[in-house]
Order: sequence, then structure tokens, then C-alpha cells
Amino acid sequence: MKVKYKEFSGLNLPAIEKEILTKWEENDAFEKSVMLREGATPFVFYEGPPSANGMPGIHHVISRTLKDLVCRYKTMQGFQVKRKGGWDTHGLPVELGVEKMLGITKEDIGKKISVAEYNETCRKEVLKYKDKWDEITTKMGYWVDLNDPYITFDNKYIETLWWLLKRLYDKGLLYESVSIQPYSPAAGTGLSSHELNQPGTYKNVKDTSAVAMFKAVENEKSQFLFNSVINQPSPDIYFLAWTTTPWTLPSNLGLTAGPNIDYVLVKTYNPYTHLPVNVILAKALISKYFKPEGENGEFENYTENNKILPWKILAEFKGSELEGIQYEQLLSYPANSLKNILPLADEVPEPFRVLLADFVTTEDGTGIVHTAPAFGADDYKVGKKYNIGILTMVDRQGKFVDGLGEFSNRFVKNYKDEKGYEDVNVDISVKLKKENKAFKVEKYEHSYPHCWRTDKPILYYPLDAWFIKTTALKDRMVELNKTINWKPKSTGEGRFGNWLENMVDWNLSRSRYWGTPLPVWKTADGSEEKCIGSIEELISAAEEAKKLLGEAVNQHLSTADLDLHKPFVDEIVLVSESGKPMKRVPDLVDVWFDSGAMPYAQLHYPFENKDLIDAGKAFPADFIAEGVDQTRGWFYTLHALCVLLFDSVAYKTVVSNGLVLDKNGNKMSKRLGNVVDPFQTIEKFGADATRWYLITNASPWDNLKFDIGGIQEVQRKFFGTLYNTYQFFALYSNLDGFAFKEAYIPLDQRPEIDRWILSSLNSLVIRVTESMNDYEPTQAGRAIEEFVDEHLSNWYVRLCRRRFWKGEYGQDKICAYQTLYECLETVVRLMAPISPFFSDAVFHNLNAVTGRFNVESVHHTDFPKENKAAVDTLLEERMQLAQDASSLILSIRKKVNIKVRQPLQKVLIPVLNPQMKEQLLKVEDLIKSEVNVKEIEYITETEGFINKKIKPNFIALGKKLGSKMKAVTAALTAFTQNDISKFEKEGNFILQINGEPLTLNLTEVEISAEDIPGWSVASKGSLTVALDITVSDQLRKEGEAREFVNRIQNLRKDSGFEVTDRININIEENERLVNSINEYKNYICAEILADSIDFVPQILDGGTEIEINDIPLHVSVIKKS
RNA sequence: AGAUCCGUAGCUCAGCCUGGUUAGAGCACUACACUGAUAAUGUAGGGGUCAGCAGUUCAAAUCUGCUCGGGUCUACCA
Repeated sequence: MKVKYKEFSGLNLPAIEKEILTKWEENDAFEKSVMLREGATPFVFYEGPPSANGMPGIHHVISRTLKDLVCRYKTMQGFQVKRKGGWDTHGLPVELGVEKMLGITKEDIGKKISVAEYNETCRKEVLKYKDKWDEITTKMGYWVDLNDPYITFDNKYIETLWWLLKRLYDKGLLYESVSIQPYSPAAGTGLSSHELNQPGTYKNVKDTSAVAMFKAVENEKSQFLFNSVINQPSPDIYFLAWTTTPWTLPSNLGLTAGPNIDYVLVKTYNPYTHLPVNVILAKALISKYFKPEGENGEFENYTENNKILPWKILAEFKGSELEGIQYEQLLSYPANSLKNILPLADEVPEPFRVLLADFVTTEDGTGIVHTAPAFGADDYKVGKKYNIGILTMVDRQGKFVDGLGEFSNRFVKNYKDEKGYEDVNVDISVKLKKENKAFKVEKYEHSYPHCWRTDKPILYYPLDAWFIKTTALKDRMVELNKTINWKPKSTGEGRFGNWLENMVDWNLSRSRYWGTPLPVWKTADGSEEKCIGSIEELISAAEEAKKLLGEAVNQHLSTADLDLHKPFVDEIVLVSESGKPMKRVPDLVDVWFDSGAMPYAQLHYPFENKDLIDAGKAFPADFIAEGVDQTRGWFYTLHALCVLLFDSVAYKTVVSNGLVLDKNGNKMSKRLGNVVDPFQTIEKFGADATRWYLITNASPWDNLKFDIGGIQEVQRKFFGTLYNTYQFFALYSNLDGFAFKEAYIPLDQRPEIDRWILSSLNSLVIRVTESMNDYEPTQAGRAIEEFVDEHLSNWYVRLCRRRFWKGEYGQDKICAYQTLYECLETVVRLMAPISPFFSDAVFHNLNAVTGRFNVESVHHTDFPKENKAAVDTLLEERMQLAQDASSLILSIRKKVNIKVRQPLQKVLIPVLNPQMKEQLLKVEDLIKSEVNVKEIEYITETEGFINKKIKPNFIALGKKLGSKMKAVTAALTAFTQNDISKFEKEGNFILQINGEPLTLNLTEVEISAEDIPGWSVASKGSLTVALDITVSDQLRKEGEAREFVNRIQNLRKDSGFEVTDRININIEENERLVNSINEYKNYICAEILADSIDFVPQILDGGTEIEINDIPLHVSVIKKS
């Protein structure tokens, strides 16, 4: 028996997928898909490692679908695409998870639990959900190599990181410096930004805020200001600067103004001392300190009892004019004297000057920012730029240092829960008030970050940290970024581009436990340091230390069970050039370094696989994809490290996909309970429907509103249609034994409709290929959808049904089979990257019979190549015409209530030009059979018969006419039928516009048929049809015959006859139908496979009663045995 | 606060780059039809201040500016 096309017993995607999965596993389909391309050009893909200590969510499914479909597509395009999986295993989330699990805090590490035990727990916990991840990977059909993944805690991985760090170190790009970080004096530890983002850390608190007065120094730079105060009551000028943290004032070293902000010099009185003063502040903020009625008030009669301060603007200027003006230190003590100011650069600091920076606003304060480089990141940055030095008048416990007079050793906030703590900020403000140095002191409520463990306010504090000098190669990074193909473009130019422009050095240090240790060893005095770049180097350095420093050192060191984590590496002591012992600096490396170094570390470069990187075989990546939230994460660290170390891009194309929101557009979160479980979704609807939905519903970079209903729709609409089409094909092919054994019938020997669908198919191949090459899978998917639904199923198959079940297995049938087969086979290969399961299932079924491909899976075939010769644009156009015409005629039938089975005599179609007629003629038969009409008449000479309308061709006329457009439109609207036909006959028309002649030609207008008086008419665009709705006697009879055929076919079906069974029919005599049936007997018999139709006086068992156009009729249908 | 994306029918989305006169599709809804693809299908109908305002233009969903709303990232500040 011949092999048959397997017919599905129902569209059960999850079940089909399970079968396919088994097949893939049995055949090692994934491995084979890579192996089959051995020697081919590599297409390099990097997998961004997920962290396996969290459950996979639906948002992982979208980015992995994207990655998978590109890799599958490129494989089918002939590239070899290796996909090494990986796990991100270090970092704070892991540590916090473990701490929560063990019920400990960071302080307990090393006390309640040893560092070794703690890290061991992290190591185990981090792969907690690995099984779940493997499961989702398999079930969603993500092909990635999970047998040999890279793991960031692996010694080999870390060794590469060390090698890279050393290279940075040798290039002078790794350095130690202070940075301003959130710091909790109460807990005695720095906080990561992640910790600062814990819920509840920002609290509204009331603090004493002060507007302090900084006295300007008169010299050349400030002369223009002092010129304005000559002859004024006070010769002094003060800058006003606001602070909510008066404790930072003793550390003040600068005042920062905005270069484009307008400032004013105001003559007034100090509201506390009532002394005359001149102050500078932003013009926009005058109203915050002065009442309008006080402007130009009475200065002479001012006394301390006056409620309203008189004030007067003496001068106005831009912030940029203030740059460099000096002022006197606000609060001078021995501790903050000039000699105690530490430099921020190599030169001697020049403090107490006005600086300029863009971060200054006029929303709060005075428009002049008190700048203490130690206690604010912005302050530090601008302070460094202007080299004003740094003063840190607060120690790590949060109290003032010695040598600050009455403030010495006082806590700047109540960190110790002291009873009767007196707020030092209040005392400072009081002192300023008394000394004519405060202009306004008040309580101010604002939100301020607090330590999430101690609930005490944090400070920003300078801490030692290791940095990568990314700014050194900023320009190169910007330049190389321009060569990267970003999808969408705006992320690369906007979000990422801006980020690069405003780049700061990368703070690498983390004072945690579970991470890659920084491989730097230092002597106790810090004078000598050494960076280690490999395990071998570490071992030999340790051996040397052992030799020089004695046997007690590095006793337990062995190559065999070396672990490059804390606490083991910390136990290793090295020896300096001068023979001193060196200990490792305690810092760990930011986890983002782990992932950014993944291109090299996954290959254990350069210790192994050196060639893969150096010869560019696995580097840089052709393609990566992750969520848009990785823009400043992984995308950045990959780029930064690569530019710094290899002067190259790390990836040529990057797709950043948007977020998955719930159906209402809210972010999915466990708290809201709107998280979609990907396991359930795939279990219920199948991975294919889910993938198809995720890809075609919205562009990957748009946020996706995830709606289960959408998946159901995809399943029904797209997969259901494709399924039906395949089932239809399989049903008849199996009957006819079609196995594509006959020679391929040349296109020119196939009927019009076959050539049309094949043309359409090849156009589709072109479109899909273009879209996929352009990383626009959404466009590709939608195009496939449209083809399957609109063209293949709803037109080709519908129109060709008869060809499949009617007649002998001859040329026309074979044409139909070959055509439909080719469509199915091609579509399945086109969609394989997006929906890998169902496509493979259908492919298997097809190929099992025909064996046209010598492969085990659709994923081992090549992507379809377009056959340009098959594309016939005119053909596709006229088929569209046929579809439109049919649809119009059907709508008329509907309107006048004549069913399609009732034949009608004639359709009129006005043709506007010869091309249109030519096109219509070629599809005339299609239209006629589709709408059951006997003839089509084309009318060209139409005057008096068709009403035409005319309107301007705006695109053509717009440029020519400009503002006359309106008048012309009006003139054309007023055209009579005579005007139009005159225009058509003569080819041009002279209009009078505003008394001037204006010649229009036919290409500048659009003429269309509007109406045919006395006919039933419908139109769409330039196509108009008119239907003759008269049903003559002859037509009625034919209609009845068709109706009869239909009823008998139903009976056959209801009786469960085979499609090929032959029958005999008896009809109880019926006067009204006898003529119709006899007249069309031959036709009827052929349709229903009847050998006889006889009228009998009475049917013995009564037969079956049917109705033909409301006429009851008794028949009996007997199957011939 | 800055950057960026988004806002078109009840819902999901096209159209916008390159301005052109009835703003489309699918789903849902209503009615009718079809029935040897039937867990399908066709036809028709209702449903839109294209977020708002202003500008450019003969012409704006489309270009520009501002505002509002939503998302994300970054920053958190005197």
C-alpha cells in the first residue's frame, strides 16, 4: 500500500508539539541543524545569560522567541549558527535571596556563618530553578546548547575575567579612586543602588534648611558686580545658596551656577540681623524671598519691625558671567583650613569659586548650589572638573571630625538614637543667623533616602572604589556605536547614544561576598600593588611568596581544588617587588562585568580557543537580542569592554525588545497577581501559537499587551486555516494517490489561477526574506498570515475545490495538486523559524509521501528562494480585480436577496481604459463562476448610460497648483456629464480660475464610474459593477437544478456515503419541478454521481422530504452496491 | 528631573519615514447567506473629535512645537 499523507485528527497544537519534541530528541535535530552547516560561514550569536535563581516568565519567552527565530532563519539561509547557553550566577539578587532564605543579614556573614559556607550556599541556590529553565527552553522550542553552557562562577570563566582585568590594568584603564556613594553610617557600609531602590527607603522627612550667604571677594573678575554697589549702604555682596543639609557647609568648596540662568544682584536687608546687604540669586526665584510690594520700597525708613523687606534689583546678568568669582569660606576652622583641602587632581586645589554646571535649576533654592564635593555625586563631578579639592568633615560613623570648634565630634544626624540629641543642623543655622550669614532658615519637607536595614538616613559619602576608565575611550565608543544596527534605531541613537555621551567611569567595586574577586594584591601601606591575570600567574606568585616569606604563607594552596572565590583567594598572600607581603583588596567586581565579558569568558579566551576570537570566527556577534532594560546593562558592558580591549564592536546587530505588560497595559508583577505563567500558556495553547502571537501582534520593541484571547485568535485564525488547508489537500491527494511523482508541470502550462497563487507565493517569499533580513519578523509573520488566509485558503482553495474532487486524475488535477503542494511546502518553510513545531509536523507529513527533501526536519532545509520568473505583477493585479468584482457582485446579490446558487444572466462593468478591459477579460471566467453569472459585458461607450464623476488627482496637481487647488476642486465638482466626456474625448480641459485660463490634462484628474441608471450597482475605487437581476424562466430552472444537486449532496453526506459511491434516485412526481430536473438531468447526474433519476408516482417508504425554493419534494437516494 | 517609546473603532494593531480629500484590517457585536475544507467560510451593518492645543501648508492621523496620559531606563539633587 502506498504511503498516505497523514491526516490530523484535530488541531491539537500542544499534542503535535509533544510528538515533534520527541522526534527532535530522537534525531538530535538541533545538533544536526548545526552540524549540517559545518564549514559554512558562521553567524555569530551571543546568548545573554539569564539568572537561574528566578523563575522564567512570559517576557523571557518573547526575547527567546526572537533569538530563536533569527538563529533558525540564519541556519536555513545556510549559515552555521552555534548557540552556547549560559548562566549568570553572581550578584546581589542571589545574595539577597540567600540571606532571606537563611534569615541573616550582611553583617552576619563571617560571624553566624562563614564566608565559605555562605558562598557555598549561593553556589547551590543560584541554579535553583535551572530545571524549570531547561523545561521552558525545551517546551518553547528554543534551540540553544544547554549541554555545555558557560557558568559565570566557573574558575575558567573567572580566569578569563582576570585576564581581561589585567589587560585593562596594564593599559592604565583600571584604577582606584574615591567615588561618592550612598553610605549608611548607622550600618557602616556602602549601599548599592539596588538596595537604595528597596521599597520604603525614600521617606518624607522634615529637615532644617538654610539659605547661606557667601561673601564675594572683590577683584578683577567680580568688578562688574561691585561697580553696582558703589554708594550703596553696604559695600558687601553675598551669593545666596540653599541647603537641606547644613552639616555639609563646613565641607563647602564651591558654588555652582547655571550658565544660562538669569541672575540678579539685589539690594535689601538681612531679615535676621537687619543689616543692609546685597545678594545674588536667580531672577526666577526672587518671589521666593521677596514680596512684590517690597520692590523699590522705602530703604531709608526700614526698621526691624518692618514686615516687608524692601528690595531693589541693581544688576542683571547670566550665570556664565559669574564663573570663577571667588568668595570667602563660610565657616572656617582649623580642620577645614586651606592646607587640609585634599586635591581631586594632580594640581593644587583652587577652592571657593563660582562654578558652572547644567544640573542647576531654578525650581528650588536660589539657583546657586552649595557644592561640597564629598557629599554629592554632582558636586564631586563639577568639583573635580574645576579642581576645587575635597573636604570630608564627617567621619564614617557620621560625626564631625576634630577641629571644627563647637561642632567637633557631633553626629550630623541622630544615628545612635541618643536621648536628647540636639540637631547640629539647627545649631549651624543659628550660628549663621547670628553672623549675618543666613538669609532664610526654615523646616523643609522632602523625600530622603534611608538605609533599608537601619531605617536611618543615608549620606552620600566618598568611598574608595575601583573604576574602569571608560571615559578615556568615550569618543571611540560613540563612533563605533554608529556602526551598530540597532532595532529599533531610536534606542541606539537615543537611549544608548545619550548614555554614551554622558558616560562616567565604570564603578566596578562591590563590597559583597558572592562574585568575581578583583585580582589586585596590595602591600599594607598601599605603596605597591600587583594585578594577577591567570591562575598560573597566581600559583607561581604564591609559590614565590612562600619561598620569600616563609612556609607559613599559602600553606593550603593547591592547584587541584583551587577556588577563585572568597574566602580562598583572600587567604593567598603574595610578595611585592621589595619583598613585602601583599593581600588582596577586598572588593568584588560588578556582576555586569561578568556578563559584558561573556564573548571571551565563555570560550576561556585566551587560554583556550584563542583562534576563535583572534581570527573573528566567534567574534564579534552578528546578532544579539535582549529586553530594552538591558540597554545600559548588558548592551553597554559588552560594548564598553569590547571597545576598551579590542577596539571593535561586540555585536553588529542588536534587537532590544519591549516589555510584556498585562492586557490592561500594567507591568506584570507578583504583587498585582497579573503575571502570566508561560508553562500554563504553552501547555494550553502550544508554543507555536504563543510564539506566533508574541511576534506578530506587535513589533518586538513595542511593549506588548499580553492577552490570552490573542493567542486563541492566532490559533483559530492562522493555524486553524493552515490546518484546514492541509487537511483538504491530504484528503484528496490520498484519494488520487498524488505523491508528486509526475514531472513538474511548467508554469506556462498551468491555469491562470495556479500561476496566480504561485506568483503570489513567490512575492511572499521575497517579502518574508526581506523582512527577516531586516530583523522585522513581525512584518514577515503578518505577510505569511495574510497569504495563508486571504490568498491560499479563501481564494485559491475555495475556487479550486472542484478541481480536486471532480473528474479524472489528469493534467489539470495534477496541476492543482502540484500547486497546492508547493504552496504548503513553501509556507511551512517560511514559517518554520517563528513556529518551529507545527511547520515541522506538516513538513513531515508532506515529505513522508513525496520525499522531495532528503532531510529529517524542516529545520534542516534551506529557506525558500524566490523564483522571480514566477512573479507576474499584472496577474496579481487582475486577480485582485477579480476578487473585488466578485465581492461587489455578491454584495449586490445580498442586497436584492438572490442567492448565489441562482444563476444570473449578465454583469456590466464599465472599463475606463483598454488595459483594464484586457485585465478583466483574463479573469472573466473566474468571476463568472465565483458569482454564478453567465456573461460579462464591458461598456466603454457610455454616455447617457453611466454617470461618471471626476475629482482632482491631488498628488499630481498639488505641486503645480499650490493655492489654486481649492478653486480647481470646486470647479471639477461642478462638472456635468457633458464636461467629463468632452474632457475625455479631447484629452484636456481649459478651466477658468479667477478669470485666468488653466489647462488640465487627463493624468491630473481621476474619473470613475458612479452609477448606471436602472441597474443595481456597486463600486469600489475605480471599479464599478452593475448586475442584471432579472431571473428568466430558463435561469430559474437552472437554479432549481442546482438547488436540487445541493440537497442531494447533503443527503449523500448525511447518509454517510463515500465520496465515490454511485447512486440511483427516485422522485415522487412533482409538477412544478419536473421540467427543471429533466432538462438538467445530465448535469445533475454528473454532479451527484447518479446513474438514474426517475419520477415515480409514490415512494414506498415515503423517502425524504426536501425543499427546493420552498417547493416540497419527496426523494429516495439509493446507494448502488 | 532628564532621555526615550507609546497614545488611531469596545479590544489588538496597520497607515506616519516620503502630507493628497470616504482613515483601514482582524477580533467582538448585529443580521443574512453558504455547506463534499465544516471545531470552517462568505456578505452586509453599526462603531473614530486619529489623546489635546497651537503652528507650517492649497491640503495634516502623517511635518514642527507645547500640553496631557501611560510605559521604561537613568538620576535623586542644592
